Amino acid sequence: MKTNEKRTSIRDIAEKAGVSTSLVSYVLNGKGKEHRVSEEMAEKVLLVAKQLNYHPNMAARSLRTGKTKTLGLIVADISNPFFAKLARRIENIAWEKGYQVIFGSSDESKDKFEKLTSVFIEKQVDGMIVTPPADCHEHIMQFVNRSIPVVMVDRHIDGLPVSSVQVDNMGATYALTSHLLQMGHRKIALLAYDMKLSNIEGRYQGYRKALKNNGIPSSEEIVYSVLFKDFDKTVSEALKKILAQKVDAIVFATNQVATQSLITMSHMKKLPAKLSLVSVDRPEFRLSNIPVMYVEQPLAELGEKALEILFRQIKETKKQVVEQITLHADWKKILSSQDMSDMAEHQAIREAAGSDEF
Amino acid sequence: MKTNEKRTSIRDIAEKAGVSTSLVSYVLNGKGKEHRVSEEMAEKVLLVAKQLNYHPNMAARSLRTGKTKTLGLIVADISNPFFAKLARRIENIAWEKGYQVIFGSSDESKDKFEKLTSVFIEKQVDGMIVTPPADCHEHIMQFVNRSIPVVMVDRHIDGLPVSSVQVDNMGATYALTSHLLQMGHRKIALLAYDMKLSNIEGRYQGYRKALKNNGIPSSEEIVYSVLFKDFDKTVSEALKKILAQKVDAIVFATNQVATQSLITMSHMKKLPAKLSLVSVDRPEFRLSNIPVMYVEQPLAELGEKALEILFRQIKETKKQVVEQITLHADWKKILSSQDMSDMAEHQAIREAAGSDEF
DNA sequence: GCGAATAGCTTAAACGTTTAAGCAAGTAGT
DNA sequence: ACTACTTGCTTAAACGTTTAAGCTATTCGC
Repeated sequence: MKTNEKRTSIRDIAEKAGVSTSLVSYVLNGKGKEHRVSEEMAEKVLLVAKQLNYHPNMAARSLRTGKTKTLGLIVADISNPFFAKLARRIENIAWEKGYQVIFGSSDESKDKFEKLTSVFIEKQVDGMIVTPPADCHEHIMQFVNRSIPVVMVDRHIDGLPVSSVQVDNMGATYALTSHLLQMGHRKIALLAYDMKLSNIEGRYQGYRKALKNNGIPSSEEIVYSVLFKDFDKTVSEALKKILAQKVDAIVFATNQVATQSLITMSHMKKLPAKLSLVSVDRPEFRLSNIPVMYVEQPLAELGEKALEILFRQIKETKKQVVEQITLHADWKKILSSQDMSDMAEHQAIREAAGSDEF
Repeated sequence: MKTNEKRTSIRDIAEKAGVSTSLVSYVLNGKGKEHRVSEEMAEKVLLVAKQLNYHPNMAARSLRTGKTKTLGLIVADISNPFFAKLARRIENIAWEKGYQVIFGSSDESKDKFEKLTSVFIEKQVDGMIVTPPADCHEHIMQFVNRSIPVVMVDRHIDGLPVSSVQVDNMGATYALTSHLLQMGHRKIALLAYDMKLSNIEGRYQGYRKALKNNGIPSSEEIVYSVLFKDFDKTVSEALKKILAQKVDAIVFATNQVATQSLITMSHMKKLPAKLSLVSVDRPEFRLSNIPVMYVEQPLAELGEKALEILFRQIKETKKQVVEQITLHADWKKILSSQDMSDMAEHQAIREAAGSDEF
């Protein structure tokens, strides 16, 4: 194995085997039979290809076929564990189907999102999975206009001819809030995220619906929403305002909001004696003496369903059916941050673990 | 903005502007002046390009130029926060330089690694950053043979003409172990990871050196190493064997090992009254009443340095200087899992936080 | 044993770029 | 007024594939 100067091409194989390049191409693509290439020739070609350690040039192939076997994935932030896991699931499934994935983090910015769309379009991705930031209609339409299949995941944007997969967000916060009400709490705050995002909006609605159904008047003074910009700071400020109002409980709309809130609390000297916390998705941080209850989004299914739809759209180049799917998870399964067995494989579902003793 | 059937190419622009494709190409690549294209023509071309919403076809460009503006990154597991953060840092820097990154997780398997190398070679990446699993000499050489620049990060493999960036692993565990000794501990166990990996090997050496320097005989009975396969289970088993030997303290060689150990402990009814835990990198999980002390690898610098070298190699197509860089971090900065302020921005370095009161 | 079918290959165009080389004017130098 | 640049463009080849179409023997049907 010596240092080659030039990459070996299909032409090199053709010459060495004494055949035409098309013959080689047919064989290498497994279309030998189909194009009546003799058994012996096929073997010879394959042998030579192996000898020369041939690897196809995808750029050339893509140029010719118009397909890249590459998928684009735009998430808000790949270093957020929620998206990291989603990405990993998607990467794995795609891999099995012979596709690679290019990632990009939008940081919830429509400008960054736009730049990402440009890059992905230029890279000729065969399909896109996106968690769209607010106000990015037009950029998503860039894909649609070029008939690049897109599936929105986690959130969706109305009025676009684009498929989407999301969870029943309203159900999640409805279950969590109801649970708090059942525990006897009455003054329940909501600490949300960008309300422009469909999933957050849904979680807000679930929270309100639960209150309404139980005859509790909802007060806008204990509902806060924060943005991606200055996230840590604004979460901390909102939290402090909420705590100042002596609430019984807080509903965190996302694990990121919950995490940052817990970190903030860990710096405080005093915390309300009785305060219940619930969150959508497990916070990454936990306080030693305040348990956080949470429901978990079916992350794997989210990715699987999205890819299923995407691959279907990639196949069917003709009529594109827009599918809007809402996964209905069992939000009754409320987990607790103090119950540590859920970390292993998320199987254990105990209600309130008291296993603080060692 | 209507639904176009065909992607607009440089030829479309040329026709609409009434010029040749080469003229368009020159202008679009900013080589207008250089090739004495008139000001007015340049403007006209740019206008038409904008009107037609032109995006270059990277496949064609790559085929022609042999460059893809794409970097490959192979890590052990992208859903491991350590690698996720590394990836994000790398993605960001690459992005600023106009490069995209394709990720792949090897799961520490040389077979998966091999498949990934194939894919990346076929995708014609301009450069690679890899955290090599054990025994993958030959596959890394695939890149070298094709003169694709590679930089190994986090770990390195001896005897290869390949640059690498790593931290002073020996120093990390030396500092941690010394700290434990200073606290009066004598029976200190090591729970390591695959010893074939250079970084883990280094951490083992640091542990031994610290013991030796303090005149403590090192016993192989309290040194365990686990592999990626059946990770959770083997860590738990090793941990139990260690605890059965009544050790004073445990050194965890990686955050993953530490995390899994803590999870295991959280299921135990009884734990030794006095047990000190130290780890390289912060564990993702924390027990409420046992603090874990840890040092942190300079993650950002690791990525930055690796990319710096990689880009240098991409530039210099001629003589390739092999650089083996070891980052010497300040391992004296020992953090504690109970000190929560480190989560915010990793600035605070307090020794032993007692802020358990609320 | 003659036309038709078939088996087994090759030819050549095309995908969208980049880029070296060339060409026809106009301008400058002497 | 002739040569020599300069300006502003164009021509055409090349990158490595894929794939429709074509070509030549051989075999088949009868």
